[in-house]
Amino acid sequence: MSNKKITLKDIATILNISTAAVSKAMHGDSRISDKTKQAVKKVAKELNYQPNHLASALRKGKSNLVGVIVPRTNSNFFSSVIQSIEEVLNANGYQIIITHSNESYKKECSNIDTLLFTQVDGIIASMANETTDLSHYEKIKSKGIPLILFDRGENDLNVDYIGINDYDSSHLIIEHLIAQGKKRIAHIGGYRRTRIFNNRIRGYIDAIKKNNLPTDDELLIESSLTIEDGRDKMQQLLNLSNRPDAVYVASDYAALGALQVLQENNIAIPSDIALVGFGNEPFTAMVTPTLSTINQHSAEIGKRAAETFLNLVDTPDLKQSLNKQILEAALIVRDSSNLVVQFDSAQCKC
Amino acid sequence: MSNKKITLKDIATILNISTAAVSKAMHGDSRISDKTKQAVKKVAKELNYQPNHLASALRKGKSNLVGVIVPRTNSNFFSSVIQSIEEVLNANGYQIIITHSNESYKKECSNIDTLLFTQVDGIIASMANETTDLSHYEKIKSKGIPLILFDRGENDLNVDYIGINDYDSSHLIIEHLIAQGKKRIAHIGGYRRTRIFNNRIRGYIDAIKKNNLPTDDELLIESSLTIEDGRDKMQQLLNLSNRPDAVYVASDYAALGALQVLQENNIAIPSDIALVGFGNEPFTAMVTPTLSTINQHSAEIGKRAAETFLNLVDTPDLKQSLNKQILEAALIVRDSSNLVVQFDSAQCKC
DNA sequence: TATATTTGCTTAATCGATTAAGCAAATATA
DNA sequence: TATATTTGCTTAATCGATTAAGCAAATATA
Repeated sequence: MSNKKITLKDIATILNISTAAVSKAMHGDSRISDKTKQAVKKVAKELNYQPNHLASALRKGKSNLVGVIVPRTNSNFFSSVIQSIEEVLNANGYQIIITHSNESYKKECSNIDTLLFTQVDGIIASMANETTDLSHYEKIKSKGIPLILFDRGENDLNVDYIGINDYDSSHLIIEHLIAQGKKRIAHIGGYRRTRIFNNRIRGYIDAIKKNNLPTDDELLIESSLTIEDGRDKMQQLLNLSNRPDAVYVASDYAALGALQVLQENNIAIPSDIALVGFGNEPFTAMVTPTLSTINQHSAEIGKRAAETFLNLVDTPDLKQSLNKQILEAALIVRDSSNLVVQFDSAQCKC
Repeated sequence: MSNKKITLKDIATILNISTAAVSKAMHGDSRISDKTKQAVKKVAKELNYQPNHLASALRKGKSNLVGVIVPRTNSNFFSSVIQSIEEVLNANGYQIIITHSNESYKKECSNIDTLLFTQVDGIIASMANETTDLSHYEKIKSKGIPLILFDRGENDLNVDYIGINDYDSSHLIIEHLIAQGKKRIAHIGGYRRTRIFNNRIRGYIDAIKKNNLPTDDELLIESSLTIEDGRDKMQQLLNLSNRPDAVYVASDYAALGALQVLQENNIAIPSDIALVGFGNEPFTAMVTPTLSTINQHSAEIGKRAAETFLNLVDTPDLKQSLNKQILEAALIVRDSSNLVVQFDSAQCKC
């Protein structure tokens, strides 16, 4: 009984008017009398009517759904971006569908198929680590559906992009470490094929050269940037005959693994080896010692991604093009790289 | 040109057959000749045809979408449950739509509206901290849409539920702490109105009584269980004239806050005060000292929730009823509560 | 008073895919 | 050879909501 779904037709039958009139009354059409509007709304409420989204979306050719693809949901950066996207889009009548690729190329392809299948009006995505082939993204473009990339993007796709200045961020870190008196700085970076990690590597190399420090091949290592791989790569650096005195890791997760290895080997941080991560994940402020890192402005990135989408759907004549929005990131100096203030202020008894 | 969406009709026109035949050919209907099937599939591929999900879902009265509501996405427990749900459902032809309530009652209501609006075939949810009124969940039930709750559930709703044995988990913790020689054990618990937290509190009280330890009102504190509130409540315990010698916190996040306060006050863990959390969030193994906690079997919970849904849709005559599936949780003893082995094995040089 | 405009609806088509019903040709069976 | 069955499609209706087109009554304007 209450199980049966209520349709516009049910309301129309009760009021003895056409479904067209009911539909218009629900949408406040000016050509429907106030009397009818009120009657319709009253009955709709009584029957607990909820419009069938599938039917209206099919007819209107617009689903008011936006797909979001992130590599992982358990990173604070991505969940913060999502929250911010959702805020902006909800306020504009859109709902979001979240999918995650789990850093897998195959999963990313199936995510895109799912989202296209669900007839989303747009897709906001950050690419998986594994992704190099871009044909699945081209598919989105070819369907004329707005596509916006953030953080993990790709120049070749020629779509809107929002991210931070990775190249400059590397300079911030290297210059900070040099100011701490460090002279042999290693970099555990991401895969070069991913643009952001490539930029961080280029920034690292250029900053090292600019400051006339040695650019040593054994100091630059590519990594998948998981905790485990961070451990492995740190161990690899410790095995060098000429160890680094500072390590810049391109992800907080890998930096955490590196931190564990340093502690297990009783290496003083930051005096023997200083450590800097990337991303400002909440745990960086929780571990001992607290970890210096880069703040990526996740909320701002999400906000801009959503606004870019809204801009694209509202002006369909606007051609999709590579409109890069690059935010300046900020270095957060904590205990793992701070030689100037050696004591933890919270523990200071003075 | 390539922008226009391809429909069954386009394929039908090219092959000079009816759309009905095309539709059947795509679905492998036995009454369509192999010749036609192959021709249809060939053209569909050439045109890059993708079925319009809105149209088929509308016609079939089934969207093959399942809504998931979680309080937060940045907790490892929830993202692990989601991953597990997704695995099982994808294998059975369903896609999931993830929404998060951000622990807000209002947001949870709007999540449900969104999901019903999207015509999901079922909803798998874990309730927000704030939620006490259940009418929005009743709305799901009244529409005859399968509803499954996990972790944060509610007896009154009389729907399927998957969770762990919170009551017994408290016993595990208290008995472990007593075995460590602790005699004055405090509990920073969640809100009693949330069933799981109420069960943990009941378990705590009963285990204390069973072991003839003092049940002191000042040792039992309700909390929102955030990091910040964990800090506040730990400080409150430290301010007592008669401090506890162990603290059981109903969430890893709040336990982390408590840990910070203990360290800032130079209190030896676990000898002065032992600490146990709840949830086995990854960071519990990363902090110093590592945090004892309860493993909630997130993957198993997700798997069972998904299977319960599949069971419910496949047998529509099956009445929704409170079929509780309670898993036994496991205590993970780490440095924060382990007095027997005082040294960190990784640092041991013997 | 005669015409023009506005108001408040209805009718019918539509968005794409699916499916019950049915028909003609091909094949099988008696 | 006559009838029954199977094969391979087509026709037409349907899922609900929306919207262009249009019509009659009410109201405004000349």
